[in-house]
Amino acid sequence: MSFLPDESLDIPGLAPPPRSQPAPAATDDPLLAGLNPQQRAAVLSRADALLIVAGAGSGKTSVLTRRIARLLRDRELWPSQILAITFTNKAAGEMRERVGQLIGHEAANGMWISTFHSACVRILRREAQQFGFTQAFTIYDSADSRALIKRIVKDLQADTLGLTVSAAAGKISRLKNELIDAEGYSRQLNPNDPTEVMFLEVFRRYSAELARANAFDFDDLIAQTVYLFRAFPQVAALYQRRFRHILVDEYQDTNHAQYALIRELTRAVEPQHVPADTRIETDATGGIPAAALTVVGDSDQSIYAFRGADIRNIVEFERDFPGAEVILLEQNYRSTQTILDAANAVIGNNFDRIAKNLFTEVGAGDRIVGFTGYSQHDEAQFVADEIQKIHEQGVPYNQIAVFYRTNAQTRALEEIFIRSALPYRVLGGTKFYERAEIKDAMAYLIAVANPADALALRRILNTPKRGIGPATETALALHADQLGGTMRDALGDAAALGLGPKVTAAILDLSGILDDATATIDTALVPDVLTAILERTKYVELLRASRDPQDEARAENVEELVAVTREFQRNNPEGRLVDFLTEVALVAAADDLDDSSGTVSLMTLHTAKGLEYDAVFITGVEENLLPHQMSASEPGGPAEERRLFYVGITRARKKLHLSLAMTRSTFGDTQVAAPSRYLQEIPTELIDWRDAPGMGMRSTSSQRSLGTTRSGREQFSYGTSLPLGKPKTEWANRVTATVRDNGDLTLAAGDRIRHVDFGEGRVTTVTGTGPKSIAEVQFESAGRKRLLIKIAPIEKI
DNA sequence: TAAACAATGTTTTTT
DNA sequence: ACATTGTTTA
Repeated sequence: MSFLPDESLDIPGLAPPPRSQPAPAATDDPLLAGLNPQQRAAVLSRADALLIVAGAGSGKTSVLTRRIARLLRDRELWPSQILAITFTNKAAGEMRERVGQLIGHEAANGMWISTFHSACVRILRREAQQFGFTQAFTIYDSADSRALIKRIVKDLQADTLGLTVSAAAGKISRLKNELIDAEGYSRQLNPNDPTEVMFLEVFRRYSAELARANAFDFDDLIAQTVYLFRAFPQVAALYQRRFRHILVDEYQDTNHAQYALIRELTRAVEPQHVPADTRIETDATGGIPAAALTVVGDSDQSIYAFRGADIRNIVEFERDFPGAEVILLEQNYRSTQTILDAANAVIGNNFDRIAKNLFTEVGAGDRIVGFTGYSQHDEAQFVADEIQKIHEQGVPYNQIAVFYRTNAQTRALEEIFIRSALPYRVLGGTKFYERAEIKDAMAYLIAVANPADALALRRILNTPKRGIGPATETALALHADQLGGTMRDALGDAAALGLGPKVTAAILDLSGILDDATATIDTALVPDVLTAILERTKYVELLRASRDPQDEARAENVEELVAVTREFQRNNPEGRLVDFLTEVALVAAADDLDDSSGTVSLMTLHTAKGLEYDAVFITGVEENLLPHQMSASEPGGPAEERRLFYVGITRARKKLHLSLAMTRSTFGDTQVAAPSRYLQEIPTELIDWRDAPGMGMRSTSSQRSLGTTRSGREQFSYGTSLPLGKPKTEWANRVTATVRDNGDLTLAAGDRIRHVDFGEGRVTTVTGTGPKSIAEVQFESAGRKRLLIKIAPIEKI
């Protein structure tokens, strides 16, 4: 998909397409086959505003795609008149695919199905020149925003007033999500509070710098589109005329700016903005009526209040859109009744919600498996062992997922998974693009695409080292101000600065490299632009020549980026540099999920939204983690954490595992962890608690071990088993840190070994070859384990 | 300029 | 505990 404005907006099909044939009778319409009455109603409704309250697993994607398919097949609309907003790019791709499967891919061509951010980028790229930006604007991610704010805070010495970078960044983001700009803030602040006045100055400068750099931050993408529509009604009218049916998924997680955007798009077009030759049906006054709106959501799954999502958007939908129809989908087609009972029980503890009870016809299924480990590594080992067991029962790895509250929890899981030779991948934590060398290379591309971007230019000014220090940088910035131009202009005019000949030559060299590359971007392939820059700057070459051993890996990462651009070009033959930069800026954690990869998926509970797996593990179900400590002080925090747990539970189709650890180390020291309050909310008969090895002595009290006594103080205790009855196999809160290398140790079935944690055991089978050979070992007390021979802490005895 | 050392923050979730 | 960032020193 191209973001460049080469696609005509005033499409020929502005009039409804002629109806070819009457729609099949509802009874034998294949698009309605297999739907329950509520789902059917949701597909068929022609209300101007429709709210589908879709409980978890209630087949909402199916309903949405069939609804779209029916609109298109029966020629009620052209594809280009449909705008569908999804939560991730991956969901957008799936929805497009499924509509295509239903009515043919050609018939579905031209729909806009994308995330809020992608849709806004597409609009902004087309309309940027209307308000002082160019089509090549940069999208600043949170790190970029922070970098810019950091410089401003430093310049203004705002930190002396206790204004930190993260506080300022968070506040700016929140204000933008509320559609409040710096001027709006100036009207509401307390002028006697110096910190607020200082913050206003930071906010002002930040906004000015963004505009000057021809850049939008994440929040701007939405907020500035709203601003554009409000300031330029004739521009808004273009889109209001074009989109006749708007669908929004995950409506419970929209923030105010997104809500406002939908309101703007679903405004009726005033007669003066209707062209004389329009073929859309006009009303009595000559205007065009508002587009139809379908929203889908579930307030029980609202988990993004922290980034401004406003649950009122869905709760007050009927008030916002009078005459709206509401359809409730409660039948679940995903999970077993046991899993749903647990989910219903947990979410039932949130008051102030519309009662909703998920049910299914598939039967009770297996009990939920609970496990309490001694440490996070013990817990991780349970997860690994259990996954292995489930896998042997025929569940493929890619149908298994492990969820956690915080990204930091991946560490213990990864350590154990590697040892157990379990194929896994971690979703999110987009580390690749956060690496310094990748950011450098990306900064070159951004500077080439958007010459106004001073932030990108500053980053590469002296990378690789070319003798352009902070003093020269300041001089260049100053010179840009004097010229009334951009920093890039100042670069080309470096001779006028009267600097030393060496520095001047270095600046002009860089200027030439960037200018030459900029000249090619409208036609050149993305990998060619990147390799040309890397060649001329000798970036990779210098890394390879470096004495720092880590630089070799950095060079490889940059080569990997080249491979990424090739991959992009293969998927988007028409894509240009700007398209590549857009795609990189807007990838979501769940987007790089590859269903065909035969691996277990690890992700945060937030990332898990909208996904489903045969077997789900929710780890770290402890107080201060789930609910997270930070949420306690926030209004609505614990309730939102409960919804998060609910989202996690309802991802599971057949098997659900809940696990926790008795101790967990954070920040270096180890603390005793208490079971989450949410565990008590699940009826005990639904959970099959499995104790860690050595916990047998207190098995009678295993339910009590869940902790919290009714009455206060002594909130929780593991009895005496924790300090006293420590079994030999207990895991310390530290896994042997150093990466072991057993060299070419070879084992065969029948060999006896000793393992640091599991004790003695006998090898039953060996699979794989070389460094990847895996031994299956029957331990005397710890059970059966799979070990990666090369790195396992074992010795032959 | 680089290396050595100290200080600091990180762990809430993300487009 | 660990990694990144800033500061001092050679």
